[in-house]
Parts: sequence; C-alpha cells; structure tokens
Amino acid sequence: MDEILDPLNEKQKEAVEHTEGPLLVLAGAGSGKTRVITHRFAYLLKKKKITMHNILAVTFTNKAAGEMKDRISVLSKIDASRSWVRTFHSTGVMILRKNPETIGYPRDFVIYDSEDSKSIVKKIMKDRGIDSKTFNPPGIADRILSLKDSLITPEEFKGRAVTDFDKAAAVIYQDYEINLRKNKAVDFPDLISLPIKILSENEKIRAYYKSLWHYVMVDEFQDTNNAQYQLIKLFCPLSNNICVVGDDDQSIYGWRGANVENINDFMDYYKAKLILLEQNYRSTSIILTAAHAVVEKIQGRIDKKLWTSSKSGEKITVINALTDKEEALRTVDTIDKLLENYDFRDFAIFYRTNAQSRLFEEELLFHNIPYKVFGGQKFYARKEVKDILSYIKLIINPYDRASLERIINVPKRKIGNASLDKIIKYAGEKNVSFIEALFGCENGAETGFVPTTAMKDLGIILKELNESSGKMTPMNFVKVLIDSIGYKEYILNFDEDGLDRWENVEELINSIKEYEDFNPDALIQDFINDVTLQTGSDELESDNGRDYISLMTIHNAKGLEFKNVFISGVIAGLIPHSSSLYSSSELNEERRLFYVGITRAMERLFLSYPETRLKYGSVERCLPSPFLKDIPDEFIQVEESYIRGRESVRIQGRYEAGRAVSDISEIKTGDIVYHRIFGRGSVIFVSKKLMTVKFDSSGVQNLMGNFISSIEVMDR
DNA sequence: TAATCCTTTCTTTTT
DNA sequence: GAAAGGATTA
Repeated sequence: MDEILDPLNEKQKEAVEHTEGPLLVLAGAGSGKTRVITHRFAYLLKKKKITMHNILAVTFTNKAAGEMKDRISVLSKIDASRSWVRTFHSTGVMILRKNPETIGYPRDFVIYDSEDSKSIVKKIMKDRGIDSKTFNPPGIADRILSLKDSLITPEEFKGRAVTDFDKAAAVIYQDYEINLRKNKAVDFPDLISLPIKILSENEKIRAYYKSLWHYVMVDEFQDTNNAQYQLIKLFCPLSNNICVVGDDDQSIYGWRGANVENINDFMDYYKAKLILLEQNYRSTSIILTAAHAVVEKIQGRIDKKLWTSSKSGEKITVINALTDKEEALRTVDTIDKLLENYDFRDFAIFYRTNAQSRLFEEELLFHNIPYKVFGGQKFYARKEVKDILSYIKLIINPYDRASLERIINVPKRKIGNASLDKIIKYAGEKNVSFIEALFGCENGAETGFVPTTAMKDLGIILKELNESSGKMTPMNFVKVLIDSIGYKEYILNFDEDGLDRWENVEELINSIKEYEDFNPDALIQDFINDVTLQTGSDELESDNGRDYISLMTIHNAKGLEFKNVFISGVIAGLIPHSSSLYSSSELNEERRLFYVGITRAMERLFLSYPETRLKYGSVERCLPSPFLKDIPDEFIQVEESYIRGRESVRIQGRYEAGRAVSDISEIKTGDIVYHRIFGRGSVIFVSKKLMTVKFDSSGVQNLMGNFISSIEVMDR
C-alpha cells in the first residue's frame, strides 16, 4: 500500500510525479489542489529522498501553512513542523531579517500591521494640516498600501497623481515612508518589496536562495500580486523546479492587487507543463451545477469541464426571511434540526461582511450551539491585547512612534496630548529614542523640555524591560511587564467587561507560553514578529479536535469544505457588494466570490436572504441577489418566511389605527405603536434618540436612528 | 492640561 | 451601535 500515491487519481498522480521542471496545475474547486501539493511534498521527501530544508511551499495564510505541515507529517511520517512551509509574508520576513543591512535597514525593525499604517497616516495628516473630512485617513492609507503592493514609489506616484485625492495621497505617501524609516518599522507591503530589493541587488544572496531551495511550490497562485510573483521569480531554483497550483475561477483578491494574468505569464515565461484537474470530489452534482451556472455568466471566462461522479443530492434551499433577525433564527433552527444527523463541525455560516456575524452569534448562543467566529479582528484587535503588544513593540524598538502613542497614557498616568507632542518633538530634534526622550535633558534649559516625574517613571520601567528583554523567557518578560505597569488593576476596573478583558490578557500570556514551548530558544521579539503576521483566520490555539460551527466571511472560507453550508445575506448590495456595481471586473469578482462560497458545500447548501435588515438602527429594504436568478429553478426549493402571514394581517390593519409621527418627542412611555417590520408593541422606554419597545411577536427591541418613519402611534 | 461627555461617521473582502 | 474626534468640564 502506497499512502502517498494510491489515494490519487491519474491526473493528480501525474502532477505529484512530475517533480523536475516548471509545472502549472490548473484545478477546479474541490479537485484536490492542496492535496497535490501536500502529496508532492511528501513524495519528494520519501521517494526522492530530498532533504526537507531544500523544499519550499508558499501559501497565503498561516492557517493553510499549518494544515499543510500537519498533512505532510502524517503522509510522510516525518515531522514537517520545521519545514519551509510558509506564507509569502513570513518568507519575506525571514529574508529581510537575515539581510537587513544590505539595504540599510536596522536589525531590530518592528512590523506594522494595517492598523498601525492607518494611525501613522492619520498623524501625518494632522501634522500637515490636511483635513481628515475631505480625505478620509483609512482611505488614504489603503491607497498607499496598494501602491506599495504594486511597487510604485512615492516619486513615481507623485508624477502621475491626477485627482485631488491622489495628490494628497502622494504627499502623505512620501511622509509615510520617512516615518516608517524613522520608527524603524516595516509594513506589510515592505515584507514583499524589501526582499525583492535585497534579492535583485545582491547576486550572492540571490544565488544562496536559488540553491537553497531545490523545489518550490506555490498554492493559490491566482491570488498572487505582481510583487509576489516577482519575488517567486527571484528565488526560483536554478533547475526551474517550480510548481504552482491555482484556479482562475477562484480569483477573489483582485482588490488587493492579485493578478490572474500571472497564470498565463507563468506558462509563457517558464514554458511550463500544464496539468488540469477537472474531477470534483467534494460536492453533489446539484451544487456543482449551480456553482457553474453562477460563474459561467462571466464574459471572456475560459470554461472548465468540472465534473463529478457523485449523486445529484438535495436541492438547494433558499430561505426567505422578513428580517435579518428572522434570517438568523431560521438558519439556526435549520441547523438545530439537522444536528440529529450531523456534528457541529459539519456546519458553516458564511457572510459577505464581518459585521453580519453578530445576529448569528446571538442566536447560536441562545440555542447553546458551540461556534467559532473566524477572521474579523477578534483576538489581536482587542484593546487589552493591543495595549500589551504595543508595550512589547515599543520596548523592543524604542523608535516606534505608533506604539508609543498608544501606550503613553495607558494606564492613565497624567501624560496627555500636549506632553506627548513635546516628547515626540524632543526625540526628533535630539535624534534619540522615545525611551531616552522620556528622561529628557537633565539640564533641560536649552530645549525647554523638562520631563515630569510621570514621564521619568515610565522611562525607568521601559528602560529596565528593554535591557532585560534578551535575558528572560518571553512569558516571564510579559509577566514582569504587566506587573510593572499595573495593567491588571487598570484593566479590571476599565469597564464592566473588565474581567473578560483580563481573561483575554491571560489568554495572550497562554499563547506566549505555547509559543515558548514550541520555540524553546525564542525571545519576546520573535514572538511579536510572528504575531503581527497572524490574522483572524489563523487561530492561536491548537484545537483541531474541537467540535463547533464555523462562522466566517466567504473570503475566509476559501480552501475549506463543509457538509452543510449556509450563505447568508444573499441580497443585492452585499452579494454583489454595492461598491462593486460600477465596475464589470469587480462585479465578476463578486460572482467568483459567490462561486467560492457555493463550492465549499459538500452535501447541502442553503442560501438565505432577508427582505429588510437593520443598518444603524434604521430599516433597510433588501432585494434578493441578482445572482440567485442564475441558478436554475429546478435545483431550488424556497422556504418562505414564517412570520409573513401573521404580520401582514397586522400591517394591513395598521393604517386605520395608526398615526404617523415626525419626531421621537411625540412618543411617550406606554404608547402602543406599530412598526412596519416588528408589528405591534408597547413603548417601555423613550429618550431623546432611542426608544425601547416590547413587541407582541418579536420581543424587546431597541429602536434608534431614523426609525421614526417606520413607526405609527395608536391613538388611545 | 487632562478627563469626560457628546456628537458624528462609518462597514468589503485581508496578508 | 462602535469608535473616534470635538466640545465641554474640572
């Protein structure tokens, strides 16, 4: 029995055995793309006796890399946890960390995530007096990051900026780069572009990597942007033993610069061998046909003959609901019923935007069903976690302004904005680190800056930690840090969620402990670097065996599969998203996104759409997604809203009884009102802008924003 | 000058 | 219904 080759079909086997020379595997959804890479890796190890460290496999997420390592270990019975299975960004960090001086970068740089980039942009705009109402800072930051992703320098961009927005962005971009250098920081795009610089300018280093990796593989190749592709070319082995795997129908990262054309270029440039995987092993034929119907509408698309030998399966259920709340309730009810025959892990709920998860979470909690929300900004975006991480970043790199600003008065130590400005100004003028600046100039007369006791106290703490950071284990370091700034007392009393927040800090400590166990010699700086590259979809705990329902965006679902898939919010404006309506290429990407969602389903697929949803407390009417019509009726069964019948009777009666109001001041506690969605209810609380109503059929609801047009008051 | 309260604006997707 | 910025208070 050959565990590595026997489970594969002929095409997959061909891809695994074709180890020498460039290879492109174009593979439809569910045809075993990732399987080819893992089996190929194991095949190289076991059959070709290649040393593990001479093989590189590149993925996009840490989660994918981790899963790949696990599978390789199982297949090859060789521990692959230390193999070169990495994300683009962590590969970039590794190259940069090893050779920073060749491009004039310091060894102790920190990595800024997009949040940090945004806050730098905001500061620059403030400093330069650029109005943040005219140009919104996150928008400018996004623009700069995407320019950097395309390897466009500030100088180049300055020449071609036409709109006012771009002109402002060009100026800010220049400052932004200066700021990063001053702060000894690199951002996400730098993690690709700087390694490109290192490799293209240094023949020796390039030669080193080209001969280090004898075999290179790239997963999800359709998602590579031009910079990433360029980086691949730079470290591609001399033998051209490079295998890329992708599917143009699953290209959903165009907005981040991904270029599907890279697939064609790869064929031409490397004269690669092409292998097509067209047999789908995942979904029923109804699901597969429906998915195809959605994506075949894209003009200019190269049609694939994706086929399956599995049975036709259940029809696709379309759940129609009156409100988004009912949508969540019906989804969870449906899951509840199916749980007789399935485990929790067999279910996933997908949505277009992270904000949609909340209603589902509430409903699942109510039903006592275990779930896990992937992505979003969950853990590492929490205040308490970011606070601690910022302290660590600042201690490791005392030039890091973004982190300084975050922590300088957390916990409150009476150092406000005015003091902060002085410290920054002083550090800039004297060209010293922020820790040194906190001590100021002992004979401060010449600068006019005399530090307060509060500043000096903070300086002492940071300085001591800075000096001991190399001598302590990461966990001890963090414990001392938390102790010396009194963070526990601070966070416990921060708000009513204090205890939860402290538990998150403890969870952070645990994850550091785990990291320490896994990397015995690592220091705190190693942890912080790895953690910045973690995203919401990567999870910190190793809970492979756990059983829960998965909630995630469709983007996050790529590469995964579930027996039962619920795609929620299948309405115009979300799928396709309203921001894509004016561009046919973006609209096509939305189609492919829907395709990706559908093809995650193995056995059953549910598509739900609410007719109204609450947006900032006011009701928004929704129409079903136009993509729904592309799925042939014969594959669909519709389940109508359950409350429609009852509600419509009430809604009809309401016009005789109710009286429109124009302002919330006309409503008093105790009034009976009709809401056009929730029906009849009595007001239990009213304030200037909010009211709480107990509705007969939909429970207690808070109404806020411009709900007033949806309300009529009954005359008593 | 710092802390707090109140207003406004914003939600696409992520390494 | 948050999060951030501006206005107001201490």
